Amino acid sequence: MKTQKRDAEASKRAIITHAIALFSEKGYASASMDELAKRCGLNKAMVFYYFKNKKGLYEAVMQEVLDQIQEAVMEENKTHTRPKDELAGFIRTYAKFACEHPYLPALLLKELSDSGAVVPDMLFGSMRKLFALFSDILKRGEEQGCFEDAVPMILYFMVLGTLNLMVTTKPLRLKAAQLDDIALDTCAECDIDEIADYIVEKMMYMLKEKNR
Amino acid sequence: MKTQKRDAEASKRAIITHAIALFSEKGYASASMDELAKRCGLNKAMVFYYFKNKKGLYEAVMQEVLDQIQEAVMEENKTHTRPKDELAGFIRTYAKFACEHPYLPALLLKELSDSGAVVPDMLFGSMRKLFALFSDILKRGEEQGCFEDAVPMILYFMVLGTLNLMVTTKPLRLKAAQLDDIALDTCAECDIDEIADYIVEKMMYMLKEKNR
Amino acid sequence: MKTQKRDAEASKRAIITHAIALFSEKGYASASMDELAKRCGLNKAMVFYYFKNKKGLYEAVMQEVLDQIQEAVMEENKTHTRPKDELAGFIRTYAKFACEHPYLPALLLKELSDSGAVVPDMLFGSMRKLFALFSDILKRGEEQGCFEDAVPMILYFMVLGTLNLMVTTKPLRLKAAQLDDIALDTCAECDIDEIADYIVEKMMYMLKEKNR
Amino acid sequence: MKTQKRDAEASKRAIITHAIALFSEKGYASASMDELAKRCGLNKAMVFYYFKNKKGLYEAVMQEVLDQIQEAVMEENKTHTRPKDELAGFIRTYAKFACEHPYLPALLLKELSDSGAVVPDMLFGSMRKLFALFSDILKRGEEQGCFEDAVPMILYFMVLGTLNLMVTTKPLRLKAAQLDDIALDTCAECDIDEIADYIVEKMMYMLKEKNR
DNA sequence: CATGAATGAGAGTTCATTCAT
DNA sequence: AATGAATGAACTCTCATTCAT
Repeated sequence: MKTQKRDAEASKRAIITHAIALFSEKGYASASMDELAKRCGLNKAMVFYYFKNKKGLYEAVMQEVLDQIQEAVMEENKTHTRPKDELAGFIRTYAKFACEHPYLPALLLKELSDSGAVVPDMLFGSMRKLFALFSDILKRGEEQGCFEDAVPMILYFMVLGTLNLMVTTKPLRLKAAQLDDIALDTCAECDIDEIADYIVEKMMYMLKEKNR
Repeated sequence: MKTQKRDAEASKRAIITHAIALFSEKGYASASMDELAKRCGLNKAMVFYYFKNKKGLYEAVMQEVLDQIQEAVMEENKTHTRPKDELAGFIRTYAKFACEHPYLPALLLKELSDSGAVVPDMLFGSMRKLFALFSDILKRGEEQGCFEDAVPMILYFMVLGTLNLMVTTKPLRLKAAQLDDIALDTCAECDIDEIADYIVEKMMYMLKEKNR
Repeated sequence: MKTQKRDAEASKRAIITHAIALFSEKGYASASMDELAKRCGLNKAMVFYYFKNKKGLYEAVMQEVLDQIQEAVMEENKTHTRPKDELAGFIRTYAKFACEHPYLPALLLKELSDSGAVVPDMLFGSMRKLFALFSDILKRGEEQGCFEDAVPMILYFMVLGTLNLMVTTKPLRLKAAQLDDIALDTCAECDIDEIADYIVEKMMYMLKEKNR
Repeated sequence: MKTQKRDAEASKRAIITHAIALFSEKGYASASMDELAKRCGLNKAMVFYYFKNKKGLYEAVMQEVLDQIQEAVMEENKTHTRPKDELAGFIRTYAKFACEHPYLPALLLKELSDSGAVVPDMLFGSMRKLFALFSDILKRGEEQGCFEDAVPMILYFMVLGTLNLMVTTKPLRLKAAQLDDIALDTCAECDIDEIADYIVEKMMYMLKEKNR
């Protein structure tokens, strides 16, 4: 006899998957382990069997999420060689991923707005790699003369900040578009690829001011 | 001379003031009214005496905070006439305010990352004015030929996103600077004015691509 | 200068009047002094100025209510001389009063169902007189041979119980009449005089079994 | 052998049992879930584990209580065939049950005096059956010529009103007997069977006025 | 006589977490 | 591996009551 209902790995995955959704919907504090268990169709105690506690689960969730985005970006990065293409790819890949997995921006903004109150150490480790890549692209770009005066940290947050906010505020902007007069364009209908393209274009201008 | 106790206005202000700090530290869900009362040196029931309930207090807090930033920006805006100066002023004023009142970025990012889960209606009203100004500056700039191809919504979030993240992640970045190797520059020591200047400069390049 | 706004007596009366309504609507425990003050248009502290505390107010309310019904019944009783007329008058007067002042049955049933948990001593004093009259009518009736085998306590509760329940359950019975099939007649439309007449008639049969 | 702790059924029963007592002592609003848990020897949270909330518990309590009295009356009713016996049996059974389970009158009077403020819907369903039986007995009695001019709703409340008040006021009447002069007989020592017999006798006279 | 501010105790309810099976 | 029962601490909110003016 193998397993009773589901094997351990499946249960663990179910928990992580639903936890990602729950945490990004409700935020850390408002996410209830009771509801999580219900969504998973598992007993509440199982959550504590597989993960030390709520914080432990949240860490696993963040790990998972950061790993996913990293892998997506890293993988895509391999297909380019020129820094300009790499930067464009970075932005477009992040945008696409964020749009398809909208929990990412929600979790990330919440976590960053607390300076990593819940999982500080992990943010270093996991976000570092992504930032390191971004930083490296810019540095190489500068060395090759295609970028100028790049401050990676600021530009990194410029990309992440813009994209994350555009994704998380989408429902808000849609609602605003309906209620509001037409005077203000909230980009309610823009799709994420257009937005990414716009950012890419602007970033290029930004970084090539002299050599035009 | 007024007394210190039994002063309604003083009590109400104390509650708002400490609530701003508490909510931005802990987020809405994790902020406890018990602790708030303790910080204020008031009885817990007073919070509910002056504000209908936790949500009502939070709304008052957001209102206050958004009013403050708006007024600061609007006021400063009057001192300029040319769109380019206005845009630079907007960015620098926001940056300065956010740095001096670091609760603003924290509250704003949290609220926006939930699409205004707690106070949706207010975000429209209060944030709209700021965005309307930003949008107007860009539009006039385009009319006068000093800006080109501006999409206000995206650029607005670019400014807010970058600045808010730079402010809220400051402690995180400082910590990273100490622990990490020196390979990655996290701008740990940059002060906000430099950051604002950098953003202003880059935005200008961004918006004047053709006419150089 | 006489008074500031209303004189003391008027305020006190307003409190009692609204308290009667409030207590009979919500019951003792659920009646809030805050709401009472609001209904009176007075400051909450005034309630405690005029009445020692909530219990004291409730006692005053019960006193008032019992005094009213007593006076109504006693007064009417004077117009009769024969025990049969007196009994009929008692029932009809109580019924009429209860119907016009529906707080009476509500308050009385609640208080009696607790064995006078809130105001035990007063119930003695105030209810005693009414019961004494009822008892006396029956005794004289027996002496004069028009009643037989009367147990005043039981008959007293029979009259009060029936009438009080018919008055307090009126809304319930109306609702039942609408929802229910027609099989069960809940007397939803009976008016209180018919009910009183019916009870009078039946009581008469009850008490004259032998001499027919 | 089952354990005593970790026995769901036992815990649930304990809660219901003590809740019946508590609600009938204090009424709905004044019954505290803290005290209930203490009386049960359980953690307060268990109450909410087994019952949705206070109201849900109260509904369960009323359901239980109404089911009990119904079953007792219905069961006894099967042993009779003639309407007169059925009516007598109804009254005596109700009386006996009310005396042995004195929470019933307390709960019932409180609930009825609010017109079912707390559990309106249930009162229909559950009380309806009892009233339907009572009503049916009278109707059949009239068809068979042993009762005349019966208005079931009024007579039903006459029976319930009298018995419930006699039961709930017992402590009050005992106290009155001690304090008061002897002039007024409060039936302090009457036992419930005598009272029931008296009511039965009187009801019979009431309903057979013509055919004597 | 009247008010608004203040308080402490307690209410119902939720929740992360652990225990026993 | 999995469950339901149990817990204690915390939470938001209400209320009767009192104080200072």
